Amino acid sequence: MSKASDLAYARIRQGITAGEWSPGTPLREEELAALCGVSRTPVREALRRLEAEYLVRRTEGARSFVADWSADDVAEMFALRAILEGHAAARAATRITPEAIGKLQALNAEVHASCGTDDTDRFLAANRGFHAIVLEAAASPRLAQMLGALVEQPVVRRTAQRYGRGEFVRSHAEHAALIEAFLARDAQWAQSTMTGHIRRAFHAFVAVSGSED
Amino acid sequence: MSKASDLAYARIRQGITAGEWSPGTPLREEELAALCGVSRTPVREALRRLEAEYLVRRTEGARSFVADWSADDVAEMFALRAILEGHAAARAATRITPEAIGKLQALNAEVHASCGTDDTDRFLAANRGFHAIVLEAAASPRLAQMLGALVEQPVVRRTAQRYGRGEFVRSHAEHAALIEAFLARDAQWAQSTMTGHIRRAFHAFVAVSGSED
DNA sequence: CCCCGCCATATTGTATACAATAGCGCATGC
DNA sequence: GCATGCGCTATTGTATACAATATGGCGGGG
Repeated sequence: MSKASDLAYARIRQGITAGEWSPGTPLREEELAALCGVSRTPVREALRRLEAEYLVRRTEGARSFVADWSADDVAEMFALRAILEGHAAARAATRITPEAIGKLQALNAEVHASCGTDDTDRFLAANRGFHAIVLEAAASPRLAQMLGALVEQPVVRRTAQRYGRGEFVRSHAEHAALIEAFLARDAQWAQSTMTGHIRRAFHAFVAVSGSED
Repeated sequence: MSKASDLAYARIRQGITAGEWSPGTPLREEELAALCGVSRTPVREALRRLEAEYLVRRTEGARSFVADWSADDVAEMFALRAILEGHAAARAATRITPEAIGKLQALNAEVHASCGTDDTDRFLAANRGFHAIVLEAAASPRLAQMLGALVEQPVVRRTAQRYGRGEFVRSHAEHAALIEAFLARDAQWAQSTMTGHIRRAFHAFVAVSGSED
């Protein structure tokens, strides 16, 4: 999209995902416009986009706030991710190219490297890249759009800071299994592995988020 | 949303879904604004919403057109519907109230009534209502939003005009089975039935759309 | 004859002014 | 003291003017 609109989108999104503004914070158009150095028009467009990604919530009276995810919201999100990413893995299994598998191996090596550190951002970046490659190999634009709106939620990022290295190791092993399934071109195996991966991540999240707030 | 924006959305959506403008038709903001009797601002918002529903397609240059669905697009849409509606049915099975089941029975009676006619619109309206109740019973707002953007595509509506009464009868029987599964509170049965229902509908669509255009 | 680049213009993007409306506090009456 | 209704104010919705940009045709060159 166009310059000002994209700028406002990126800036507001960053403010939300980086935790600059906590959930429930009101987002006034004029204030955001001043912050981004643009007029209200592109800010309004950005807010609509962010609302579609569940990062912004609007009241009946059309006021905007930083979205506040309940435990139920998170559970729903993981349930949908488990289904959709599982489907993506199944599709990818019969479509993925050797080059893409190479990228997966490289990204999973990066995940492995992060196992020796406590660098959560590094792990998350490699993990995100891995899932993005799988999604791309699934070759289903609407599926990609749906999942795009689901992942990368601030709640997940916040609690990820509490993951231990054990989480990194588990993810690495599951990713490796997925790569095996891809090499075998086994859709069912790939799907099961991915769905299990997401479900386990959900329970890791629950275990770690218990004492949040 | 607000008045002018909603009006523009409803009017443009109608123009697309009713087939007033065929796929590929350019949608100029000023022209639509004049047609709806509002300014370009609410028209722009309406176009963004319709784009999210895959009813409008935008070029790199940001011009808008009535979306043109390829056979692959339709196949992808049905694949996603089969998964997501199957999931919705599974969730609904353990959550649905007796009142909602009553509504399903009433709507399926309406489907049955349409079996004796060639009134496709009547069948489609009852069918749409039936699926909406299931989705509501699934109690998953994000799932509802995803499916909302997927169903009610003009291509489907167009080819539905060619469905024979056999299609109506099949749908009625499958809906009846789904109600049975709900009464038994059997999530797996409900999911299988719904997924099968959508997949069969897909093949009915393919069979009927072969000679289109 | 075809291809490429430039320019006119159609179309969208942004800013700003104004209108409508929702939220909120205060005063008033019970 | 509390509820309720009114009016002010903050905030969003809409219209319009202007800026930026893509598009398509036309002319020149290969």
